[in-house]
Formats: sequence, C-alpha cells, structure tokens
Amino acid sequence: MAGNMGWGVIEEEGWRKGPWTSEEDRLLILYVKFHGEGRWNSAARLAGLKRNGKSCRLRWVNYLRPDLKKGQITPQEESIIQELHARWGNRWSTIARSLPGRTDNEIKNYWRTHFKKKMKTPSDAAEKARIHSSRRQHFQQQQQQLKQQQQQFQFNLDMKGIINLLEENDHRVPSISQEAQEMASMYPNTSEHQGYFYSMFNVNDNDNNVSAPESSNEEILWDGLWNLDDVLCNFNAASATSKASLHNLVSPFC
DNA sequence: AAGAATAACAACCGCCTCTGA
DNA sequence: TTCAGAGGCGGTTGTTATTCT
Repeated sequence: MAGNMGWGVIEEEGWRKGPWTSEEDRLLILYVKFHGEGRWNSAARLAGLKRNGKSCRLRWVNYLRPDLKKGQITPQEESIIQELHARWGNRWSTIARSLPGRTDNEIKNYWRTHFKKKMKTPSDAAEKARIHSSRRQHFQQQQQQLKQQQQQFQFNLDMKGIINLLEENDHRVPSISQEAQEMASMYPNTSEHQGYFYSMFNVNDNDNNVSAPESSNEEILWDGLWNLDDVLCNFNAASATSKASLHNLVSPFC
C-alpha cells in the first residue's frame, strides 16, 4: 500500500519521509542481506538511502523481513492475542514474540480495528469484519503477487546490467591477481571468483548464510556497490580480484 | 450513483532504555 | 559517573480501499 499512498515526500534536513519506494526497499534488503540487521544509521549511509536509521529499522521490521507472515490473522492467533492482551495489556512487542511472523505494529493495528470495535458493538460486526477482511485479503494477495513479480523482474534486469558491465571489463583485464589464485587453491571446488567471494563473506560451500565483510578494504568495495556509477568508476581502478568479487557478489541475484 | 462511514495499515513521533566512550 | 547515540516501544496520524446508506 505504501507505494500508492499519496503522502508528499518531505525532505527535512536531507532526510526523506513518507512512503518507501520499491527502489529504497531493494537497497535496504540488499544492505541487510550482507550486513545483517542493526546499525541502522549505517544502513542509511552505506545503502545510499536518504532515510534516518529509525525509518530503516521500522521498514525492515514491519514490512521487509523475509520471515514475516503475510495474510489474515487466523482465529488461533486472534485467541492468542486476546489472551496475551488480557495478561500483558498493550505490550505489543511482548505479545508479538508469541506470534512468529507477526509484528507488534500489525498486532497493534489488528487490536485497534477489531477488538475495540467488538467491545462497542458485540453484534454481527465480527462476522461482517471477517467477510470484509477475507475479501480484502484476497485482493491484497493478488496485488502483492503482482508487485513481487514486477519487483523481481526489475531487480533481475538491474543485476544483469551490472553483470554485463563487469564482464565487459573482464575482457580488458585478463590477468588474475595472486590473491585470487590463492583463494582458488583454498576453495578447489569453486571458481577462483567464487573462492574469493566465499572467503570475503565468510561462507563455505555448505553454508548459504552470508555475513558482512569486516576489513576496511572490503567495506570500501562494498560501499562502491551501492551506486552503479561508483561501481563503474571504481572498476577501472580496481584489481582483478576486486572485480571478481564484485562479479560474484551480484551473480546470485541473476 | 454518490457521498459518508469504516477498515486496514504504513509510517511517524516522542519517550524510554541500553551501551559504549 | 556522565553523556551522547542507537535502538526499542507504544501511541497516533494520514491515506487508500471498501462497504454502507
């Protein structure tokens, strides 16, 4: 819904406000994918987002986290919410911990729109709300699927563009640095590029988890990734190893 | 058909706590 | 011990979508 909400985008002291764009979402997802959650002010800076840290955190926690459960609150969840609210009151984050995939914001909104209403009119409001919610849910699921398909398509296009540019430059720099060759020997079951990538991001062949690079050089490399212009600009001056790592960094997305 | 009412929820605000220098 | 910055939390607002009259 955020994308089509008509809030004017306010710029205050350089910070953007209002609804997030799909591009901003994409940048934030990429940041978290490689740096992990936390250090949200850094996220804003490194990802090139003109958002403050709080806004980044909120967007991730309430909307972008991959483990979020989409869809209607189930009757089981509803009864849990009622029970826990009776016990803890408006401690939404505490309640949310008992409902995996649900956020405190979501539960808070649900409570306000459902239970407060129910307390006023205990008639057939619940049934009407359920029907209404079901219809709305169906519509939203369709819209969500469509949006995700569009975003994935655009994302793949972007990444393929980067890959193509990297490959063009690969032809101009045929030699592989000694470091890359060492990494290739350390990871004999992979290409030298993958070996460097794995070592750089602390992953192995059996591990899909990727952690953030630690050294300052790697951070510089990482920072450069966030802006395609920067990538291309730095590329001409970068080592073959760095280019290989850049290449492998974006490959999984294509 | 049109306007009013309501539901839903993303996003912001302000306060509080925690943590590290 | 103090202080500043980061992050967490609950309350609230603003907007769109949908239903009702």
